[in-house]
Amino acid sequence: MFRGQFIHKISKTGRISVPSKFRENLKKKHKTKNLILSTFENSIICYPYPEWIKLEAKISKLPQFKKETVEFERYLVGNAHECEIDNEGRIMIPGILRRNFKINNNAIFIGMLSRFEIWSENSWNKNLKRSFDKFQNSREVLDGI
Amino acid sequence: MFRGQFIHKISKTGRISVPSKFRENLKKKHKTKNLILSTFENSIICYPYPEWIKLEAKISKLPQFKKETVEFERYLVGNAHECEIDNEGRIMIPGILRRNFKINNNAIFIGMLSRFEIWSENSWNKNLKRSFDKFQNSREVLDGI
DNA sequence: GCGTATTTTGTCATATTTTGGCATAATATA
DNA sequence: TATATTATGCCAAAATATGACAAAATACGC
Repeated sequence: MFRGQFIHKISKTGRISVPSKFRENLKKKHKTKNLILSTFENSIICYPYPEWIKLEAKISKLPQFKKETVEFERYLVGNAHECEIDNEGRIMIPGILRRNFKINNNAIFIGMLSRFEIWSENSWNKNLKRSFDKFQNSREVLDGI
Repeated sequence: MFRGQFIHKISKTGRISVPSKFRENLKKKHKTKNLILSTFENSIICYPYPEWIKLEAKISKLPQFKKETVEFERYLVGNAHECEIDNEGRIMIPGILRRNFKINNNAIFIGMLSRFEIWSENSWNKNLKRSFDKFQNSREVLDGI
């Protein structure tokens, strides 16, 4: 499972090292070095390649011409980029994603169990303030489950 | 059960020894040397690994793209770090948590039955004042017990 | 109290992870 | 085709984490 938060530096050429804990999970659990990066809310969402394939299978079963489905596909699938982890444990985030999310210097990795997200430091901090309180409240949900 | 309050020193490299009473409970009751540290209000919350896994199992059944689920995962899982107790009885608190909670020198361990918390000395002292009053009000909740 | 056992803390060496730099390769652009 | 841009491979420095050992502090039994 992907968990935790890591802050890493991105190089001028757009490379960034994937947290070693995440790499370990990719290797052990998903047996892959490949990721699919796409866009989700204000962050780059990263799926282990095999998980992505499963997701695609699910999506393709959705009603093909329904408005919501089409938009969802356009958004998630239309922005998907495959990338491989190199020998130093890094990936290269495609320029277009870097520009869209204004990731220049520091990036925040957020573990989300089956997948993880990459945020620019800026928007993470903004997001944090807005949602932290909300979260603290919604945490009572935990008692229910 | 985790009970009581302990104050321990944190090393320059971020290691701190888990109170031996807590270690004993982890061993006897939970049969584990592993903890998950996450965030809760102004403190680091520590779950025995097996307990955390139960929680995760529940979370991962929730719908993946639903707003509440995502936010929930982002904060609870996104702050969760696994760590193992070493031969000296210490854990290493990841830098990012240390920074977020400004834990530099002394840390306070607070037993909370099924889990425990780690506070920076500073925020513990601040919290203490506030929470005493609150407790006086909230104690009615306990009437049911 | 004193001596012993346990727990906590400090230190150092080693290993791993992350970052930076540079040269070359591939791709796009004019 | 030439040139600029972007991507990749490789090496090494810097930062961080881990393991092992021992000193200091604390708790415990007598």
